[in-house]
Amino acid sequence: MKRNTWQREAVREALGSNEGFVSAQGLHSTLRDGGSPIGLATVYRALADLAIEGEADSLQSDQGESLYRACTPGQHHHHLICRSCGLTVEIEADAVEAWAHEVASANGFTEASHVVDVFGLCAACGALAATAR
Amino acid sequence: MKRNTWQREAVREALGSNEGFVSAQGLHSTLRDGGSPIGLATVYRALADLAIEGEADSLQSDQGESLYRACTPGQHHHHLICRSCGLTVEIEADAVEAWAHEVASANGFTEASHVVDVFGLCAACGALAATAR
DNA sequence: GGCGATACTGATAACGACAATCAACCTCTG
DNA sequence: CAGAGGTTGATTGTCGTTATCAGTATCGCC
Repeated sequence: MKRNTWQREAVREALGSNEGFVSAQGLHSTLRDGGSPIGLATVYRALADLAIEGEADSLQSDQGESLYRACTPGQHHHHLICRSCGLTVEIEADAVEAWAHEVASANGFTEASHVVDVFGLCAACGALAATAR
Repeated sequence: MKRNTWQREAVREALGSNEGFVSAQGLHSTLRDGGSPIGLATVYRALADLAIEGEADSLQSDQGESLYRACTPGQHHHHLICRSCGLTVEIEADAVEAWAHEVASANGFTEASHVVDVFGLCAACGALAATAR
């Protein structure tokens, strides 16, 4: 049986009110700062559950940290992520989907999945970097 | 100054004689089993160096482990990786390169880089899975 | 509303991958 | 061949994540 607890709800809400990807530990301190006496282990569990249920996307930062973000459920999509501020735009890539399957089967591969994410500097951060230079 | 040591060479060779991606720790035990008294820290350093110099590609496994593989230097490419046996095929994707930059600039992003990897079952592993089923 | 079963929570310990340390060592140059 | 300094490696430290387990909260049922 699956139960609804305020902790799980708090994690879902904290995720939804965030623009970009967040680390589990970051989300935990955010919640703590917001007054919730939620435990770190619970945040990890809730995030893992949300990711499995398709309510959150996860990716690994270049330091190997797991980052999470709320996403529109039941829809396959990729991300355009600002390297500086973490701002994330969901992008669709039907052409890339097709290409991936094509390349896979051309090499005899089946059951193809893929990892496609684009990193860059968003307009704001790009301007900031230009002035700082 | 950069020096040539048999340790660094051993790591390079062990990488080259491998079909798929290997973990640092896995490579270390392989070398140890082969008789080299090489240290774990050295393997990590050598792999990091090779990755920076472009002689090796690295990616993160879904458990957050860093995996390495020898690659043709000075050439941007992506990978088609067998989920079961680790067999890896280097693939080129000019279309995807173009698409990535296009999507990025369409959203005001600059300095776009991207992560594109395709996972699947290679012909051999696919056949194996079919007979086992 | 009360009750019992049981899924959930959370402080902490354990774990695994990786980075830092530092004395001993080896490689290159002159 | 000798000196300088980059390199090594056993060990320790760090950090993110997971397992543990007793206590707690939630839900179905009466």
